[in-house]
Amino acid sequence: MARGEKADSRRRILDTAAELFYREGVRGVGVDRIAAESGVAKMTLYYQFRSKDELVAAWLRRRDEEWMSWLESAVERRDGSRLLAVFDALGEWFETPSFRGCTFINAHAELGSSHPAAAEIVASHKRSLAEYLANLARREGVAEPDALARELLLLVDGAIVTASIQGDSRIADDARQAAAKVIAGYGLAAQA
Amino acid sequence: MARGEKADSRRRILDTAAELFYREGVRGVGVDRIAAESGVAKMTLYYQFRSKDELVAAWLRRRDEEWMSWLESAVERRDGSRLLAVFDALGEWFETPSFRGCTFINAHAELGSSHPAAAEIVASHKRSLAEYLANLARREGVAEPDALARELLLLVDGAIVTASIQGDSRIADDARQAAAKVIAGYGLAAQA
DNA sequence: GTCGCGATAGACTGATCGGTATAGACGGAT
DNA sequence: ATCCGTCTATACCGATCAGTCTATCGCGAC
Repeated sequence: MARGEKADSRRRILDTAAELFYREGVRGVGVDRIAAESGVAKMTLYYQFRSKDELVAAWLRRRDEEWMSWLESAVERRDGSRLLAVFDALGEWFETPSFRGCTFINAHAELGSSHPAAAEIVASHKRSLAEYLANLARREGVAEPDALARELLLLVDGAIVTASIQGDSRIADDARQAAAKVIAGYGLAAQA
Repeated sequence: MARGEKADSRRRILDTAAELFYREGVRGVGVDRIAAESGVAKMTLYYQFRSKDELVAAWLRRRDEEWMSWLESAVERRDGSRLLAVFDALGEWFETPSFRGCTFINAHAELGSSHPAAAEIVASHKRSLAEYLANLARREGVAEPDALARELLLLVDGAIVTASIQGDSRIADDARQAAAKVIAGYGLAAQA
């Protein structure tokens, strides 16, 4: 490994942890297993991360960036109302075979206050999402973008949770229709 | 213990398990601790329940009945739109100090498919809630009660999750306002 | 009075948990 | 040539996990 080079093992550990934590929960996956499935010695994991908690935090931070980027590009890729496009993007996501809900909602549900750093990353992620929705609303000329964003966030999170529990990706359509009515209530005609 | 009498220890175990599972997660609480904090011998727990999984299922089943009854009575207690009263009830719940989100969403997030019986109870609970909302909508003369109920369910679950993550009970007001717009979109003027 | 049911205490299993200790191997930079 | 950062293997730690076993006790029903 060259001097200034970032360790490849760190990325591999994070990749493995991301998949396992998402699929089976943080407490459902031990560090031994993450190391083994990463093809890495356990000591390497503890060389790259001080503790399992720190690995969890690093995983959530990376997932935040990754998911927000995915949403932004999925929305920009579409025509019509950007706000409604959010729900079309969700619908695609829900159809992914590995879909198992929102990483952050799930982590918060599982860990609660037992992992304060994780709780803060989760809250920060949801603030980012609300801010993103508010920016979309501003772009569409809504008078109260923050209020609309808060209400749409409820539909987004509700849809993710419900799609995961019911295993039905059509929930995204319900959310989209509800969103259209909420947007209309803010004086903006839905244009798609 | 009289012959036909239900065991009191069973209830105490369920009470303790309910509090600990909700507060710290299913995998965050061991059976030894549940037995100890119930003031019951570990063997008594395994006399009353075949396994931890069965205890988890019994807890979720009881919580389903308990929570639905709470919601129904909290809604009936209010004036004005019953559908909007749901969100007032949620707002009260969110202010409870021990509030930590929805038992069922949390259990599903933590356990996923590793506990199929739990997953079914969770899905069934959400179906009951949707059905209850549909009945309220029918009572208020909405033309498409099931569609409205599905959309309101997204707001309910979104509000619960968001209130838990942000630790802000005012989320219930946002959900209530969004609900009013969704209801209005179904041709019913909000009357409270 | 005795039978059976609910419950008791406490020791025990094998597995897994997060995390540590030790000591060495490899390769690039100086 | 040597040093350092990365990574390796392996063994180990005490704690906790879910679950089992044994042996006994209190008490109400009959």
